[in-house]
Formats: sequence, C-alpha cells, structure tokens
Amino acid sequence: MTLTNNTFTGEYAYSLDSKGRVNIPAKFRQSLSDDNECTFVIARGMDSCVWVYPLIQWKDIESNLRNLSSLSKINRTFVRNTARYASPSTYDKQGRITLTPSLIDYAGLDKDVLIVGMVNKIEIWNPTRLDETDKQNLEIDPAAYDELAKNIII
Amino acid sequence: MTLTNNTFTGEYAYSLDSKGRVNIPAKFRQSLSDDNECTFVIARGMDSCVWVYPLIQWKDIESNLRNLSSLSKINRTFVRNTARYASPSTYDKQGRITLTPSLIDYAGLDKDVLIVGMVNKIEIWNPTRLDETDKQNLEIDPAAYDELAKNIII
DNA sequence: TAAGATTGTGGGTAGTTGTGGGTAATTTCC
DNA sequence: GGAAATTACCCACAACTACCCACAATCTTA
Repeated sequence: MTLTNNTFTGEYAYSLDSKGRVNIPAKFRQSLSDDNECTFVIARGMDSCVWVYPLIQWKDIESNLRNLSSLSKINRTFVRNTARYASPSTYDKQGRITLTPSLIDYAGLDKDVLIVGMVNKIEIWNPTRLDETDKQNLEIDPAAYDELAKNIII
Repeated sequence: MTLTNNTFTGEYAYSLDSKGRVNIPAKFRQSLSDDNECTFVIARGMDSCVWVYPLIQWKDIESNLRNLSSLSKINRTFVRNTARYASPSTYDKQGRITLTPSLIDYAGLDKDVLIVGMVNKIEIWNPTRLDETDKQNLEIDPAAYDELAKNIII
C-alpha cells in the first residue's frame, strides 16, 4: 500500500556500498509516478544530508532557476550553489541510485546510512549526524512552533 | 540519464591540455539538442570564469543584444563587452572544445579546471578562484538569498 | 508451516569516457 | 610563393561507469 504518488514517509536503515550505491526503499519506488522514468535528482540538502527529489519535482526547480538572469550576482551565486551539486540518477535493476563522491563527502556518509521520507523528497543521512542534528533542534524556539501552527494543522 | 535538453547540472574536475582543449562532460553533450550541431559559444563570464552556451541559447542572447539601442552608453558598453570575447567552438570526436588564449588568460585557467553546470549554460573555473569567489559570496545579503531559496526550493 | 515471491547486497564484465600525443591540412607572415 | 606556425582531425590507451547476474534474507500467501 502506498500513499499519494511521489510521497515518501518512514525511515529505513540501509547501506552504501563500495561503488557509492544506495538502495531506494521499495515503497518509495512504488510511490514514484511513471513520468519520473525511474529517475531521481540528488542534491545537497540544507542540513548536512543528501536530498533526493523525484525527477518531475526537480524540473520545477530547474525551470525557476532558468528564469533567473545571470546579470545579478545573487542570482548567479544561487544558481551555481544549487545546480552545482545536483545530478540526475536513474535507479538500476536492483533499485539502487549512485551517489556522487562530492555528495557522499558533504553528507559524511559511511557504510550505514539512514533514509528518511520527507513527504515530497527523500533525505539520506549519516545516522550519527542525524542524531546530533536532532539534539540541537530540541532547543528550537517554541515561538517558532507557534508560528508554524498558524500554517498547518496536525 | 539526462534531464531536459540543453540543461546542465553537476560539477566535474577535468583538465585543460597543452593545446587549450577541455572535455565537455559526456552528460552535457548528451543533453545538447541536435540543432546545436555540436557547437557551443564560449564567452567571458561575469565572474572570472568562462561561460559556455549551447549555440541556440547564444542565438537568443544575440537577438536580445540586437535590440539594445546603441544610443545609450551602458548598452554600447554591455554589447561590446559581451560580443567582443565570444566565439563558437565545435567539439571534436573526443568531445573537447578549444578555448581561446584570451579566455584562458581571463579566467586564469591552469591545468586543473572545474566545470560547473549552470542549468542553461556551463562555467569553466580555475578551482582556486571558485573557492575564493565562494568565500566572498558569503558576504552577500542573506535575507535576499533566503528569499530566493524560499520561492524556488521546496 | 512451507513454498514462492520480493527485496537488499555484493561483485564481475563489457562498453563508454577522459586524456595524451601524432599527422595532415590550413593559415599566417616574411 | 614558400617556410613556419597554427589548427583540425585521427588514433590509442587507461580509468571508470553502467549493466548484468548471483545469492541470501525477508516478507507474502496458500
């Protein structure tokens, strides 16, 4: 049973092999709609993890980037920082995508990785780093949560 | 797997040989649509790097330049600076384009170069210069940057 | 509970890709 | 017009990547 198309929830402990490949959980692959052509786009996450977008999701981002004129410095910087670390990755017959060495390094990935569903995208973490990030976030400003509450009902 | 036609992402560490040739990453060449006839236009980037456009993309720019009246001084300067250093370059059987000495000098290119996908164009950098530019860019207005990110990255 | 199907993981191989250099054709300059 | 320099085209090799197959563990179903 999968939820809506291109929607990812849950967490999985998988492993990164010597060739830089990670399995995409079967449930995530089943949730991926056909127009994605079995392809994700991997990129730098805003925390120190890897973000994995369904292809069609990324195409949205891409077309926004395309509309930013390079005459403005801030635009150039933004496009560069975003596009530079992004690359498409089609999963193989076994359901694995290949990560780039640059992203593996950025996220500090080792053999054991944690794959986290983030609704519209997927995160790949070094489990230790996610723990640390969690601890830091416990100290998050309660006022910020109140602000969130205005926008979302749970 | 490539994304949309004429779309470039990712970063590659390649080398410039003694004849001034650089390889265009295979993924970039595959993304190039047929009407480009295996040709890019190389030009001065606004940061100290080389910009590499697909031919048809450059033709767009060209027609925009054509519409800038030379009555205005800033227009004249802009058109001159843009057109002056631009030249087409078809890649050879091995997938390499040849850079002009003038552009190699402008971008301070040495043996090791970094090729960066910028969605609708490609940048060729001296890795050291890109590092420096990255550091300088930390000083740009974070609020404006966040505003961009908020509207584009999901 | 047992048989079958699915899922995650490891490794081998053939084809592709990046890089260096050689030779012929073209251009430049005296 | 001819020599020198430059450019374009071709070949070769090493490194890497994508694709394939195999197997064990887990889950499903009868």
